Amino acid sequence: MKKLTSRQIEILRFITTFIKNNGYGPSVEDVRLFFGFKSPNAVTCHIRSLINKGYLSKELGKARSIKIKFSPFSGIPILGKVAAGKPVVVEDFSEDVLFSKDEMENVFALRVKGDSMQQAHIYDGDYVIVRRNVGINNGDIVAAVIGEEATVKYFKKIKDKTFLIPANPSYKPVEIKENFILGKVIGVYRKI
Amino acid sequence: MKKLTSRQIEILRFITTFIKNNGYGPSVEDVRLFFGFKSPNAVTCHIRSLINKGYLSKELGKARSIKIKFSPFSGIPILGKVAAGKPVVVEDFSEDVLFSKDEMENVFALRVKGDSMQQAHIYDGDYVIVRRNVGINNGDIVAAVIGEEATVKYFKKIKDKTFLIPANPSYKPVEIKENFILGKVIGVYRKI
DNA sequence: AATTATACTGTATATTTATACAGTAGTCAA
DNA sequence: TTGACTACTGTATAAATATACAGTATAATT
Repeated sequence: MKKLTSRQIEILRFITTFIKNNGYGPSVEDVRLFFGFKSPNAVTCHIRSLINKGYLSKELGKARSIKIKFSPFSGIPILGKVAAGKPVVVEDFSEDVLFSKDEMENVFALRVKGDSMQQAHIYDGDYVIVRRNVGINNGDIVAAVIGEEATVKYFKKIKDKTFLIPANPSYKPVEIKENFILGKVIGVYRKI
Repeated sequence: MKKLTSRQIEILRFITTFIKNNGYGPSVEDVRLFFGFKSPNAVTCHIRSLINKGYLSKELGKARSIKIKFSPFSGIPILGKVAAGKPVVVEDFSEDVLFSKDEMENVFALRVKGDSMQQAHIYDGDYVIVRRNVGINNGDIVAAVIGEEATVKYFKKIKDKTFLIPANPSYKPVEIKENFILGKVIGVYRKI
């Protein structure tokens, strides 16, 4: 990822938060007004730079068609450390985020039933976050279809046979066809 | 929430997936072309209905300024049951979703350190999803600032004193001032 | 039976919006 | 010291876009 100038960071931050606050993107004019530019071309050039560096994309001629490709400001901010007292504010550029657009591409959720994975800290009622079309290695946790139900198990391939292995030792491994695997489990979410 | 007609559901579904796929909203013309309407007014009327029923909002005169207020199609789809074999498709209207816009309002994440909540299945390295400005009751899990660090504990109020109680019995309850509470923990996420 | 809402066609138009082109001035690396 | 990149001003304009107004026909509600 190419480095941004401080001005470009400001522009990207504005666009990201504008979308977060309004649900749709800013027009060139919106950006111009915010920064006090006297020419719309100032905005156009900045957007072009951000596109060239891979942070944005845009459909030529279409209004408010900026799409965020990568932004350190989108997603749920992860507030690692907090200074004593309130309020908590997102700090700056390098801040990490959860559920960024990128991360959530080709992703769906499944509700977990049963206790076959509780040794892996996946419990009944949890949601597993599954990504499609991604490489799977031995030891990965996968979601797969067995019969009519979707289940979550460890993946293990021995020679040309594929097995699903529960974390709970009271259940037995199952052999399955590889094309019944829905995807790789990339996360677990539990509502409280 | 007012009921939608089947046509309105189709329109809402199109708008929602358009935003998901493109990162920005459709223009009236985009919707018109997709449905094959011969007049843009057909779209305008449908959008007006969806606004009146509380599913959308829009800035008058602004291009692509549709904002989704409530949509059963946004967020990460939860695929509960799966028919035998692939592929898995999101079914229909009543489908549930995770991380909808609504749900993620005023939300941030904190990385969990230590084992003080492992009895509540919150482990070292997990992310707690915290909502600000929401009512907190006894027994809720909250995120709070103690000294220079953020922690996650059970909330308990006895008379006019507020305590934070760890799930792990080897740690002791702490009394704190209520304004050091950052918010209510509404979920736990673990990357795998 | 009357009223309201749905679901459009058809036309017209104001304005929002993006973008091109021509410059200026400063910085920064080769 | 030349070229590339940044960071803008200033002007002009084609095109994208939303929306208003006038209708028609059907279904649902009261």
